[in-house]
Amino acid sequence: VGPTPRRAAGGNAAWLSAGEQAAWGELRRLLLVLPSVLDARTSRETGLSFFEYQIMASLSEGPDRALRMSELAEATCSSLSRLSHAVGRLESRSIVVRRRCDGVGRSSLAVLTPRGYRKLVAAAPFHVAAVRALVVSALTTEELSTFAESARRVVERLDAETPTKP
Amino acid sequence: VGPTPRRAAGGNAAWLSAGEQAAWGELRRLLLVLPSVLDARTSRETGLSFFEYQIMASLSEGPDRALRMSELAEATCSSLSRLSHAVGRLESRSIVVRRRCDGVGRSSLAVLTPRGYRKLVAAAPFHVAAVRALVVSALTTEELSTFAESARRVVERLDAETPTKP
DNA sequence: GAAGATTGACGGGTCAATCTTA
DNA sequence: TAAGATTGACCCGTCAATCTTC
Repeated sequence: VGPTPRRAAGGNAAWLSAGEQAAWGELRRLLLVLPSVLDARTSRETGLSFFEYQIMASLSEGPDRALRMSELAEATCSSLSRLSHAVGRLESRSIVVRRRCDGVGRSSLAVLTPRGYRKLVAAAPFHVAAVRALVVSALTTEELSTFAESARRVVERLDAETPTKP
Repeated sequence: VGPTPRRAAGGNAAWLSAGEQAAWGELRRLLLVLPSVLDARTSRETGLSFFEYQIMASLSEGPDRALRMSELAEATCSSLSRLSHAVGRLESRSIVVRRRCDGVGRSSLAVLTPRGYRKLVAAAPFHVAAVRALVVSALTTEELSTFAESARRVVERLDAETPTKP
């Protein structure tokens, strides 16, 4: 990483320009605050965490309201391990059931139950309202779209910098 | 929240326009992926989580490399509880010490030790490099500044929507 | 009693190890 | 052996209760 420079500490402008540092500060605040506020609000209102809601919403879009665990992990941007724990909890609440995947024996299929679907329908307005109130309504349509495009570019970079197989 | 509409589930475009939904999808991915990648990378490289780094960097900028816990919570966007746990762990590693605050008896002061400062200096290049590689370098200067401005607006909205005292 | 801070229990995510099927 | 998935241990953040000082 090269020689250790003087005055490295403090988060000062050692290797980030003032503008870059300010920008990162704003983004850092967003990363820190938004997920927790969103999650606290929706959990309180609906009894479903934001992540659980994503799982259920993804399942509801799959054929027969079902997806393979690995597909679900992809859809929710989560690790298989995290997902497996979460689905286990949802299963104990009778919101989801797991079955062996027909034809592809080593896969397993997560299925949204009727009860789960009803819960999802009931929770949806709250989740959508939270996203609208906390994010969408803060920006104009054009700003939102530009913002999303930048987010996409950063995620793209993340994927490139995180080689699953180097 | 009004009547429960038909076709509420599935994350479809029920109450978010297609554009809004797409934008939220991108932002959601960013919120889900960036913190964990950033944290995993810096923890592995330096033995300090991103949050611990923020604590130490904030302290290094305070007078005598010290801040009151409530000031530090503000600087790191964290709850006092989370901070207290984290500082406790840093204290057990001799990176920080806590003292009663002179003059303001009920406050306590977190102080970065010389050892902590050396660790911070050693870790800084890695943290800055991660931010640069994963975020800053993905966008042009202008895009980054626009992005940050939008992030700031959303956080502003968050603060407004999260009344500490209604 | 309120502000600043701490504590402990609980819920949930990560990592590494493991199991199973191809 | 590799892919898909699960499990358990450990770490950390949240929430509510508590303690201390004003």
